Amino acid sequence: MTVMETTGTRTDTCAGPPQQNRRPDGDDHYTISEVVAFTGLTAHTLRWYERIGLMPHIDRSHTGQRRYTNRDLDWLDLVGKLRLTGMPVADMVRYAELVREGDHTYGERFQLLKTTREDVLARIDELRGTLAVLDRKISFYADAGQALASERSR
Amino acid sequence: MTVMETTGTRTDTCAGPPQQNRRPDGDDHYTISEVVAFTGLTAHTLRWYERIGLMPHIDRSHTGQRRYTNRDLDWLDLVGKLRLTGMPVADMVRYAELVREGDHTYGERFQLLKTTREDVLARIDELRGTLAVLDRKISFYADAGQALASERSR
DNA sequence: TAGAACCTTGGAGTGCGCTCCAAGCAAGCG
DNA sequence: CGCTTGCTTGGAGCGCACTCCAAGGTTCTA
Repeated sequence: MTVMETTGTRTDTCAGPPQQNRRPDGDDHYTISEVVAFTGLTAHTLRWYERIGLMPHIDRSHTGQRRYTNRDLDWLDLVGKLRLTGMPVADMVRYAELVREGDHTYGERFQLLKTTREDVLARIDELRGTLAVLDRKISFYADAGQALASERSR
Repeated sequence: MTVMETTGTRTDTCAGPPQQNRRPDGDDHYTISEVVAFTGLTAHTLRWYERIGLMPHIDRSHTGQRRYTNRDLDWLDLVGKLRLTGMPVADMVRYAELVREGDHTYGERFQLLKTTREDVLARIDELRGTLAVLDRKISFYADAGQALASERSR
């Protein structure tokens, strides 16, 4: 007799490979602690994400407890990925707003994703530069270690 | 009549390509604002780095103003790279301490560098995963854009 | 039906990496 | 000489992304 509704407008669906341990759609009502187990986020963080508008409105049980759906988990997966890129939470909130505003924001969302993609490519490049520096330093230290070893063995 | 000393023990040198706009060694005494121009850091940040032990002791002019050397700039370059990896400042301070402690810390520095290298590889991998997600979403939005466009042209 | 485990809220607190402030000294210029 | 510009210090403040608290209601297991 409780929660059976789905949110309706599927306006940001392109899920990718299905996640492990999920219940089938229509039977997908997870408590906050289940979502904690899935995502590795804390319950505090999940509630905070909702407060700042980073999550859509989450279904509630008849007593007001949160019941997350598979769609919510998909969204959290995306948020997790974007977080890894260093995207500020405020930007993710902006993206969430665009999704809520409906289909006429497709263009803006598209731009935002493309910009983010460029940022990610740039970060990968930076990291490669850093890797080169580390490798130079590491081989320097390896050589120095060799020198000390042969020093010691003399 | 002022600052002409060099720090002595070259215990972490493996400079890589020489930087632009630098003065030759022995004539390398940069004011803090010159270093700001080189590094893009603020003077506040440079002084803060020194306070927390992330920098070696910086030479001073006869009136107590900081005079950075080429070696200091090299160190700041490394710090900048490490910062890009997301390494916490505290860990960089630890590395700086090891450098100050002398040659018997070679081994520990070597380990720290190798661990960092692994972290960087892992981060690059994460970013590649995110890139894949973004690309999927982007092509989804591109298709949706196409659909909307043909909708409009009908 | 008792008790443990879990959930709710608004608001306050934390840790990190800066970032800025006030008050004062020093150097160069007209 | 006064003025501007640049540097010094210790300590306070800030923005971000959580993280936690207190006080109370709910759900599950024995």
